Amino acid sequence: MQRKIRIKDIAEMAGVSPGTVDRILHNRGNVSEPARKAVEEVLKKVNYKPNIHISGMSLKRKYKVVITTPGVTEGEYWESIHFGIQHALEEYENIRIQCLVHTYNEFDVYSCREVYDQILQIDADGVIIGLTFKEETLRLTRKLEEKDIPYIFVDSTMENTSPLAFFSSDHYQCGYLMAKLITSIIPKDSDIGVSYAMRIGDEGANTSTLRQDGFNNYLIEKNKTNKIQSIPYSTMEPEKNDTWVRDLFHGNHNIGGVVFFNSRGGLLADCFARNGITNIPLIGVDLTVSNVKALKNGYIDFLIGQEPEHQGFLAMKTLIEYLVYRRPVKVQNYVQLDILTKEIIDYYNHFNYLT
Amino acid sequence: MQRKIRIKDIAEMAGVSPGTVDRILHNRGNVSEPARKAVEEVLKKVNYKPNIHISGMSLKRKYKVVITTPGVTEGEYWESIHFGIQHALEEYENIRIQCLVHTYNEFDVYSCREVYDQILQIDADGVIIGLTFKEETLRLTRKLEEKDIPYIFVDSTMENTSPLAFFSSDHYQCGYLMAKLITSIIPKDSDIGVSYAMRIGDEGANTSTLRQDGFNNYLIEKNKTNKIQSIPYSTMEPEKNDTWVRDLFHGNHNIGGVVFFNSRGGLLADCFARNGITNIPLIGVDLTVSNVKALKNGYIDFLIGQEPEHQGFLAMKTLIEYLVYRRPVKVQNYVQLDILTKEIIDYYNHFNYLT
DNA sequence: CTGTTAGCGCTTTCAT
DNA sequence: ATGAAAGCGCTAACAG
Repeated sequence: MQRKIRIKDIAEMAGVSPGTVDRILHNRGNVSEPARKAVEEVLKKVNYKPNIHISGMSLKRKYKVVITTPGVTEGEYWESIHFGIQHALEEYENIRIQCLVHTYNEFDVYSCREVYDQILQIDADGVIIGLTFKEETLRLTRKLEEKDIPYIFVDSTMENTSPLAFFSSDHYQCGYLMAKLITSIIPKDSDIGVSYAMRIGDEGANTSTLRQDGFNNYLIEKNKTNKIQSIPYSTMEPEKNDTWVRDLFHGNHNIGGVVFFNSRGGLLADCFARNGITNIPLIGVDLTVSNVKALKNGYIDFLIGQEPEHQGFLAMKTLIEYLVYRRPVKVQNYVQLDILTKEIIDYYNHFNYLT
Repeated sequence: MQRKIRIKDIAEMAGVSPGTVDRILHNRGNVSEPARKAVEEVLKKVNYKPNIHISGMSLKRKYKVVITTPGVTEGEYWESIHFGIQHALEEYENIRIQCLVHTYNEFDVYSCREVYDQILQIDADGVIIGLTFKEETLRLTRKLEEKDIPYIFVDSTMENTSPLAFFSSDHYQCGYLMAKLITSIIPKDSDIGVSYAMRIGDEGANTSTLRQDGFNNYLIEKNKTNKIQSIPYSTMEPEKNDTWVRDLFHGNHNIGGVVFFNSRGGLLADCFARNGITNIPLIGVDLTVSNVKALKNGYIDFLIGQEPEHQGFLAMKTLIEYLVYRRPVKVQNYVQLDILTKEIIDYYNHFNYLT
């Protein structure tokens, strides 16, 4: 284990000064072709790994980063993503990052448009995007590309865009997994209830739809013959849900278990609780506060987690390292899918972000 | 968000020099009582958080850390713990850590004694211990305490010791979880096979036993009436396993599923594979290379992971931060229990240690 | 016992 | 275009 190589070492090897090496490493220009050549030769030979914390100490330049996601509600999915972003900022406290958070109403495309227009006014160094509306986001990314502003997606990605990177779980696989789980715990011949969010102006290929696809394909691939029963629910008029659920479960039915593909589907668990339905296995996604509560109380049997804090953390970390060193970045990044139960939820995420 | 507070700021506020503040922060002595008082007053008011990477840069002192665990075999459990330790060393590259690895033969108490004796000769600044033999480890910890050398446990902890911290999963809960999983996927009235390692000189309360306890208690608590059938297996004479397994499964039997509590129990999966036994659900612990292979091939249905890399990482990280700043440390640290299936194994651990 | 100073690796400014 | 030098926050050696 030899001594770590420093800029000074590289400078000596290439016969130039440390200042020149630094200019090359950061593409700051003002370097003659022979000098650049010499240094790049050396760089090829040695494995130079700058220490970003030390860089940060002397780095005077400030970076402006824009975060745009659906509005953040306490205890819900997007809050975790923002926590992760904050954590990265703490870890990289030496780098001067000015962080501008612009959230939009995920149920209102006009709000999204408005927010995106604001963002385009900002002379940002990078943007982190949690998307909902495809058309609007496509337009945003086009404009960012024109201005050469790098952007990173969290939660999901989108075709026909060129993000610096994306951090997402594999939503299709999530649905596929949910199908496997539900079919392995319910009677072979029973029906499966699938809970649908009644949302206004829903998009075509959002995360829930991908999960739905994975779910359906599992059933087909494995020749499962369980009948699917749709269970609607409304976020807007929760009182309706009780009626629907009561009608479904208090009559004669053959439903062995229920799944939901949207983090708010956990509402169904409350519904079950209120109506004394305790023997129907329920599987869903996302560790929102209310879903976790239902998991602990036994109304949800399995929750699938998609590491939102980790996604946010990695997005910001990646952006920072790119901004400082402009090094190439891995584009496709899938995070873990975690299976949580009542028994292990208390240990989940205790340590991921120890400080 | 105000500017980060520095030693220089504290010095000015307390009317002393930065040198004095540093001496106090590191308990280096040579400080008068009034000076100490003044600085501690200021420290109480402001939230000073030194940057360990910058500290490391000027820290001339070297630390000597001893790692002792069972011998490391490629692709097995302890290798992951060592990977995690290495990762921490990379992240804290600025701190000069001399790392001495002393492994013992986990099947041979004499080897353990010998290694521990060697360790006691070293004038270490800290020790990370992965324990197998209780009596020997107790003796080791006593001596370390006499010499005021802090030690940290990974994988499991032990009563009547005073570690600086431990990083472990909750093994009891792991077994409890395994009982929940197996009983929810097998027919209600079927038997459960439990695979036992035939080890020589096994200890009383090792991790497998704790898992066994959790498993049994789940069955009792939930009034499960499944009969338990012991399935012996031998690491030493693997050819015997095939005979046992054939005898058990090719006759008439009522075994609905099998569990194993020791990371090497995955041998059973190979056994199943060789003998064409594909319809018996198998649940086990630890993501060793061979267990993961069996999971991917469908011979294991669920694997429980206990984040060994994370344990190692956190142990070393905690030790480093303690050595540098001597700040109090949280003692009890349980890591996650992860439920892995064929469907999600490919996404597991991809990102935990991104560099 | 305490303040001053040099230096860690890196960036930036300023002469040249 | 380039090297020399100062300075980021922190620690260590030294002079008093």
